[in-house]
Amino acid sequence: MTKADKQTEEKIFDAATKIFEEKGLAAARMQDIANRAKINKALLHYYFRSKEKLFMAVFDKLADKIFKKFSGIFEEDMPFEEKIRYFFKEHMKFLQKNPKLPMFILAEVNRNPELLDKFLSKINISNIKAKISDDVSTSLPEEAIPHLMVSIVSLSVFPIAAKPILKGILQEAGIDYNQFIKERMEVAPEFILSALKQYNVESKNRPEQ
Amino acid sequence: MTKADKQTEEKIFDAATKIFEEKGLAAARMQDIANRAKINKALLHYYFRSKEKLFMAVFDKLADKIFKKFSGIFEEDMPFEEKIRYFFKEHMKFLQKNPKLPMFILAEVNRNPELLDKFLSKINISNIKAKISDDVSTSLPEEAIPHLMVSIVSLSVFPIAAKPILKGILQEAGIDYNQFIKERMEVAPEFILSALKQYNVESKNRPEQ
DNA sequence: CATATATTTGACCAATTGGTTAAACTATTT
DNA sequence: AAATAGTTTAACCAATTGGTCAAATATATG
Repeated sequence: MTKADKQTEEKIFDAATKIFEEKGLAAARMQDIANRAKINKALLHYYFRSKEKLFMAVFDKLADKIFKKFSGIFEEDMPFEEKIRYFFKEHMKFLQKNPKLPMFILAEVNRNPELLDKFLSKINISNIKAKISDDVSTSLPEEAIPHLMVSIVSLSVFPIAAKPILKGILQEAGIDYNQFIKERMEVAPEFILSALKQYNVESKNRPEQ
Repeated sequence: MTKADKQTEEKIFDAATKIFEEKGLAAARMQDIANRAKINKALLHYYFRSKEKLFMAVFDKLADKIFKKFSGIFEEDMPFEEKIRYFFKEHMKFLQKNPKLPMFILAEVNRNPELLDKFLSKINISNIKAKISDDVSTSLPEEAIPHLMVSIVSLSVFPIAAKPILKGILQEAGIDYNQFIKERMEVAPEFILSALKQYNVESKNRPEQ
């Protein structure tokens, strides 16, 4: 593997990433990828034997990317409230830089169940759950934790995944999408924390529940 | 247009809906649709001249369907808290019956910006916003309403749109997806209401904000 | 019943698409 | 500098796919 080799492989991989993210596996054209990488189509098959192999390489890398960022944040050593705020800030900043990423993963997994296994093998949910569990065990019952986690992910991922639609709707209301997302990085964690605080208050008022 | 005609057109339309929802425009095959409808492929083109026309007809109907259900709920005449609970129950019950619907709309709009206009023309956001505004204007500042709306949609739509992934993750934790969603119909609205109540408490303590 | 009209089909076509191959070119090794 | 191995290309191929067409069949109409 020479220097030129690495460059070419990277050029191809980057081009493939862009095209696959944009169009998805089925609509992506090998020729388009070749054009974007400014190389011959046959060279694609020289480096990555088939469209599927190339796609798998891209999917693998992107799945890794999104999850590394995602889980890493919860590893941080800070108080829970701060962690929630930090998570939304970091995670959404990351997603804003890679706005096509969530939809790509969701759509492709939706259409090809085999990818699910590949994706799940990368993530270690119980680890994250344990981390959160430690943080909130005094204030939240064990069964509520998965719901909290899903709420956190929903509130952070959905507004990015649905970007085109949301952007269109906000436009009609005279609101700038990017500004809205920026606000969201602050609003969403406060929303979560408010809900949890309320839960605390209620459970303290009615400890028998 | 005879009786047989209607039946055939419907058969084709239903088959197309299933295939498009499952695979998306690019991966859907006219032959598969014909097979599913148990008719000849040429007959597809007799009723719907091209793949794109057929797709547009399906997309149109589905976009209509999801939005009719969505907005209709907020028209109901009941107190705000009840409305939120009613919304999650009805909307998520509907989505559970049509689990592929959200991803279909999101993915296709994502890939073809032209569809956005078609979709937006169907919805009347300001109408819904006005309804919510009436309900919460005393307790929530105007600027917070779009965020509340996005939170509501995120919490209800995302867990359905991400069904395959979420199902896989829950499975690893020994939780049944359908049971989880059922819980979510109750948990999510309480989550929202708790967050809002907290907001009220805070704004009453600090009315100068 | 015969004619016109609408529906359905099998056979076919042109274009697209993923993939191959052999030859040309470049860099490395001896 | 000759041989070897790695890289890139143009030309080509087979399969798939959306779409067409003329003939056949069913249905309605006079």
